[in-house]
Amino acid sequence: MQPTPMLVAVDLVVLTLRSGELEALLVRRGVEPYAGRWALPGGFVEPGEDLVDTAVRELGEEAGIGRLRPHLEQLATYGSPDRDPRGRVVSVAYLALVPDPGDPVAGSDAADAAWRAVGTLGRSRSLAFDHARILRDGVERARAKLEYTSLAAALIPEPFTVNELREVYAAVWGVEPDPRNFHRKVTSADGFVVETHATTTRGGGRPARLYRRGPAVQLHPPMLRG
Amino acid sequence: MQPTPMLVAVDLVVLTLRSGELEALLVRRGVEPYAGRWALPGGFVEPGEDLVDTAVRELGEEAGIGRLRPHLEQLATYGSPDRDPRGRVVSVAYLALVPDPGDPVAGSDAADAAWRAVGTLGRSRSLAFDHARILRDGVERARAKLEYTSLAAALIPEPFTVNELREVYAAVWGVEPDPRNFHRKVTSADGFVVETHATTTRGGGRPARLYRRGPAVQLHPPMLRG
DNA sequence: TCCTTTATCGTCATTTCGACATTAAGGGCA
DNA sequence: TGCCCTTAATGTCGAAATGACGATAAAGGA
Repeated sequence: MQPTPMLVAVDLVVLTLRSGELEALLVRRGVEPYAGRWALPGGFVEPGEDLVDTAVRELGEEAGIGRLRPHLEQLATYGSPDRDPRGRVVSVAYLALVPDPGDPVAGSDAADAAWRAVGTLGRSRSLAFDHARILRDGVERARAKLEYTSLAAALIPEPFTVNELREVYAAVWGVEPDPRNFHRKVTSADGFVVETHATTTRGGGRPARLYRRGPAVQLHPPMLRG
Repeated sequence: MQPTPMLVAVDLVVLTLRSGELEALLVRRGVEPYAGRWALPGGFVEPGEDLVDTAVRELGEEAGIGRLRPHLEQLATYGSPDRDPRGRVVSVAYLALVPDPGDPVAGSDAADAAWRAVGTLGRSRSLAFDHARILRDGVERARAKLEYTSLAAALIPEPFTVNELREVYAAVWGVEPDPRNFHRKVTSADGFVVETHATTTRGGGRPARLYRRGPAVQLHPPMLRG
C-alpha cells in the first residue's frame, strides 16, 4: 500500500511581554478558509527546507522578527485529519519568545497583524483552525519552562534589572514573587544572569543594577511557583 | 505557489526496564533503504488517521504492545530534507514507556525485533535514518520527566514496591538514590503512589508493602538528581 | 533638606535535604 | 526451635534552602 502524501505546515506561537502582560502575535487571514479570522502566523514547508528554517523564515516574513535572535523551540505537531477543511494538513508548531519588538509589525506579509493578551483568548473559539489549542499549549509550555530554565530573560530586552525579570514571572504565572527573595534566588542561581557595570533609574528610586542573560540554560536551583 | 505534499511517518521510542537496565525496542529493517539495519518501529500515517492513532496502531502491529496501556506522549518531529534517501519524509516521533512485556515480541510485523540497552547505542551510527538522534532525544525526555512527573511508575508493572520504583531511577539516571530518603520522598509526594494492603517478599528480607500508581501527574515536590 | 520610592542586603523561624542509625519482619539453616 | 542474615521502614540530626519580613542604601522630587 502506497503511503499518502500530505501537506506540512509550520505555525508559530510568538510570545512577548508588553506593558506587563503576556501577549501573542496573531495575523488576520486574508483568504478562505477562515477568511477574516485571527490565526497564528505560519505557512507551508518548502521543498528542501528544514522545519526550523521554515519557522525562522515565517518569523521574518509574517512577524517581522528576526533581527531579535528570538528563542525558538519546537512545540508540538498537530495532525488531526479534520483540522483543515482543505484536506490533510499536518502542522508543526514552534514556540518563539521575543523581547517586545514594538507595535507596528514591520515586514509583515499578512493583511493585518496584532499582539493580543493571551488571557483573553485562552478558550476562545475566535481563532482559526485548532490554533486556540496550539496557543494554549504554547503558553503552558512557557509557564512550565520558566520554572526550571532561564527562558524568562528571553522575553525582555537586554540589559534588564532584576525587577524587570521579576515582572516576567509575575505576568506569566499570575503571582507576584517577593522582590527580596526573588533577588536572592536570581543572583544565586548559577549563570542565570551576568552583572554589568551599569545601572538605571528607569524604575524610579534607587538605581538598579543592569544584567545580561547568563550562559545557563537549566536553572539550579529552579524558580518555584509556590 | 502550490505547497509541496510530503510523506508523514510516525516513529516510536519504546522504553522499558529489563533486568535493571533501560532498554529500547528496535526492529530490523527488511527492505531498502537501510535493509538489515536496526531502526525504531514506525510507519506511515494513513489517510483519515490521527497521528496518535498511528502511534497506537504501530505500537500494536510492530511492537505487540497495546494491552499494557502504555504511557504515550509526543516527543518531537524530524523533518530534515535529507533524512530519508527516498525523498521528503517528515517523521513525528512518539515516546512510549511500558512495563517489561517479556522477551518474545509477540504480534510483531517486523522481520526481527529486540530490546537493546540504550547505553550501548547512544551515539552509535548503527541505527537507520536519524533514529539514533531520535532515540537520544527520547531518553533525554524520559530522564528529565522522571524528575518532576510520576512517569517512573509507568516503567514497571503494578503492584510494585518502593525499592522497585527506586531501581527505575537508578537505571534511568545512573545514580543510586539513598533507599531511606527515597522512601520518605516517594511516600510524602502527594499522589505519586497509593498504598495497597498487600506485601511481598520477592526481594528477600522483610516483606515490602506493595503500591499502585497514584493519580498525580506532576510531582510536588520533585525528585532531585543531586 | 527631607520625604518618597525603589533596590539591595540581612534576619530568622520553618522546612527540606542528605547522610546515617535504629528498629521491624520476614526466610534460611543448623 | 532458635539464631542469623537480608531487606524494609522509621527516626535522628546537622546543613542548606525557603519564605516572610525588617533594615539600610541611593536616587529624584517636593
